[in-house]
Amino acid sequence: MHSQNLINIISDELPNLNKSESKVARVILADPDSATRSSIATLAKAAEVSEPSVNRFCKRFDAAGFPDFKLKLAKALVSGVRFVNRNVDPDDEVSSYTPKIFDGTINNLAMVRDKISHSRVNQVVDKLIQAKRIYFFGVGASGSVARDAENKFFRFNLPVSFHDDVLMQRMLASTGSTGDVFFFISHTGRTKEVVEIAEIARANGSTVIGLTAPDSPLAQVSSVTLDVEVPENTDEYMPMTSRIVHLVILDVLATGVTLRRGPDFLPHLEKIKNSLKPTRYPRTS
Amino acid sequence: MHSQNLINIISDELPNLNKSESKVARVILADPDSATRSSIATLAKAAEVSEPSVNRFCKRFDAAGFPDFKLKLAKALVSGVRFVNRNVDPDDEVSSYTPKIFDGTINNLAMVRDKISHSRVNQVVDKLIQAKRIYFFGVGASGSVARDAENKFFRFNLPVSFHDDVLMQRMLASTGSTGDVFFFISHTGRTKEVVEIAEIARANGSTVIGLTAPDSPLAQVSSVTLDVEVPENTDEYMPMTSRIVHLVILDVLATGVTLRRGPDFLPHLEKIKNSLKPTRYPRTS
DNA sequence: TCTTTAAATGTAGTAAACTTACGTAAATTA
DNA sequence: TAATTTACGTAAGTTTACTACATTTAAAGA
Repeated sequence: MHSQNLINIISDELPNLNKSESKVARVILADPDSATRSSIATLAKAAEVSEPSVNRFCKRFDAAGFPDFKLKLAKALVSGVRFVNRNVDPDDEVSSYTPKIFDGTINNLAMVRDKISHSRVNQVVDKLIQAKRIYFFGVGASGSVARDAENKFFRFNLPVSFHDDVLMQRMLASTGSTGDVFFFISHTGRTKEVVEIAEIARANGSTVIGLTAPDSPLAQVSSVTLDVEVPENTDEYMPMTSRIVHLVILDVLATGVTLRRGPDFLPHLEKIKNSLKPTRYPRTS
Repeated sequence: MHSQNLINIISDELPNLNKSESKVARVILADPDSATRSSIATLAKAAEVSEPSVNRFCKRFDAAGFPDFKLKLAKALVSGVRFVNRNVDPDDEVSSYTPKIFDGTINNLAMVRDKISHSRVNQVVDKLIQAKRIYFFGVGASGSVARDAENKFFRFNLPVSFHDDVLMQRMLASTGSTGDVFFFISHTGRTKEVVEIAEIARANGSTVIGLTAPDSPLAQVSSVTLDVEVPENTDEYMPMTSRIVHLVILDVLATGVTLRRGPDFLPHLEKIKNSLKPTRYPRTS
């Protein structure tokens, strides 16, 4: 609701508008696309009002002026076409469901990109840099994310490991201490076993980081939470995309750590990269 | 390709532009969002060119003029991508590198979405449905992708497994036969070990599917290839995004399989989903 | 290398578009 | 009905964008 489409906002406000304002509204709603292409004079004439009335109308809807309003209107028009929760239908062809799934993922990434707390990211980077040891924990689908995280973070010359076995996780959490970072990845943040393990880690003075849903039980026991609010899976056919968002956030964190390490660290990364060369067929082109 | 983003079009055209035109392009690409809010004079000054140069630039990209161009740019921005090819700088703040990494990923996804061959996707779905057994193979970062794939595909009541150990992979490939599907995931498609294993699998009559770079050695030995052309990692700080593209393609394939199975299959998926309920804290809100 | 021609870019002027200030009309309240 | 507020339009001022033309720069030919 919070990021309602401008067109909807206008039609919702229609009854609260003045006589001339509602004239303008009706003309715009009748053909919003052409409104984005017309000048204030054209629109004023079409609505049979004066130009300043159109201007006032725009300002009423939080635009700096007419051009700014047109911009916002244009944006509102696209968001409906591509990109908004287009569900997969049971009788979709490959050519229909393929872009839908890509767009769904892209959509979620864009949402999180705009919402993620930069200060939290910074806090987590701090914790990771100072960590004596880092454990990435996840079960089920999040296990793969944890594994990927290990693969990224071992490059930093830190003792890192990942675990998808809850018993291992429990044992490690209970032997952890101050300076250890336990990084929990969980879509729902409600898996009892995982929350318990996080509590154990926390009780032992370790730092607990939660990459999970806001306000979830896991988020509550974490020292720092990175909130990922991904819409519920309304559609049976639409895949879960939180894993992918999690991966990208881990990319962000890894980048943060690299940058903090400074340029002196780059040769080390280069060395790791080059170590793989002999395992590959060289490029011909 | 069908609905290429204006921002991508501009960055693609960059090498073909005149001196002053490319100045304009660079300023716009550096911060397209602010470009939509500036006047032609502001932009001209920022790019250190004259106003008509900006105007000519707009017309080159099929806009009626500057305002029309801004409109189109604004529309392009809604579809997610803000920063194209903007590398992470060593002195970037969290607030700079975070959106850059997200946008880099989004951009790659959008590219593959427009390029991926639907007929190939269909072919692969065919193979997966007919498979007697499916093996997902990957090493390193692709191992996590393979693990994730297993987690998705076991739901289809098929014998599925993933392996990130090359010796296991080699043994399994050599014991495979017609009807078995070996699904290889590889960013470069040039890892010798992996290519060899694919050759072994192929020699035994198994179906080999390659989710990898086009024209790579792995692609050449595969029965069907799903091409993922992700730009080279030019920047030390920019993370590798092919993994994520691979994951989304696997989502697409899983969706394809689900749809082929038809609506009778949904209760089975529902059952798996519900089986996790008792492991979770219920939602209060 | 110099000249000629074409292309690229900038200057200045003009028309259009947008905004602001102010005044009048309509509506509301006392 | 008068006073006061709100709604709306007129007109002037300001910004913005475009066009025609001049100048520079690059390319081609002699």
